[in-house]
Amino acid sequence: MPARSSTSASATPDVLSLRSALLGWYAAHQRQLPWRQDRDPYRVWVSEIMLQQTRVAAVLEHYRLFLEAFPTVAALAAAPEQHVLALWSGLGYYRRARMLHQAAKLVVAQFLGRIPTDLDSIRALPGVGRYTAAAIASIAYGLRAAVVDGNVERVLSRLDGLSRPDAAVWRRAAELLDPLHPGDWNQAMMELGATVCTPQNPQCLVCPVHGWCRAPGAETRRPQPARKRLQLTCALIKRRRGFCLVKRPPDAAQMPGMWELPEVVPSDRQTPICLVRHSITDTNYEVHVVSVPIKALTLLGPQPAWLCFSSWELWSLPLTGVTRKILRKLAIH
DNA sequence: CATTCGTGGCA
DNA sequence: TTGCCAAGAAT
Repeated sequence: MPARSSTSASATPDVLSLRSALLGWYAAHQRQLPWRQDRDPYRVWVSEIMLQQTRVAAVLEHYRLFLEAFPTVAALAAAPEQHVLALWSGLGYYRRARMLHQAAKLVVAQFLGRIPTDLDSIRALPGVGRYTAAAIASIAYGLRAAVVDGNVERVLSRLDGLSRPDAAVWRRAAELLDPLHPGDWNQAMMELGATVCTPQNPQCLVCPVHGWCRAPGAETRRPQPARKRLQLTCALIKRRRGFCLVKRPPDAAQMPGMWELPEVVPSDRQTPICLVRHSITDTNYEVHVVSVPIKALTLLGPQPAWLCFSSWELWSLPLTGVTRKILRKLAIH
């Protein structure tokens, strides 16, 4: 991939050399990631949805299994939602999976299974906002749309030595965008933010654009919401047919339709099995897992019908993250 | 426009 | 152990 930058008339020599420096660095140092194998719009799309607020390391395995199960838009559109959620299990932000599924059905129905090629139509897909639309358009189709994510915002604020309102950040990103390599430029900006221009301990000594930077390594901390702390007790109920799980109600605020261990009222008659710490958005949970004699079972609150699954069946369900963590810890496979 | 939605890894 | 996040979008 050439590290040339554009000779667009409006760009100053300074911007041209900045582009060249960053693109050259990206060509040499980019991570080899599965969604960079090609520019298949579907693969790019899935990766961008999975990467929303989620680290690369957490995405890799889910991405592999997801594309194995749903290699095309049509395959995804044809799948039952529970199957889609099962493959998303553990990634978090499950609404992303539902919207991706919904969007896939829409693409099949309205666009003959082809992901639209113009920015506005991409942006109109469920789950695709301003960032994701620009990412897909530039990476898959080479359209001149700049992205602004957390990385880009931090890189730009250090580069220019000032923080701007949102609208101005998008304008600045568009100004710097390399018109000849928009996809590589966008990914280079994000890659720099993710690996060099990090929030803490930025590696300014190896930064390819250090010479253009007004405020190298400037602090960019954001205020953090206070975490609540909650204890609860879940029951592992073993029966001949397997283990009992409950399905979260379809209208639940969090993780509707996903399966988990039933919550029970703590009591002395329960045998403690393990303790798991888990955080969900603004709450830190301490989950006590107990074994309960079936006769002494008292579920907490109105629990919908529960079902039993064999240990191998469990893992094809859309389990919540904490449930996966518990079952893994108890070596139930 | 402020809130809400998950999770795991690492300093 | 605890706190700090990470390639945002929808409402």
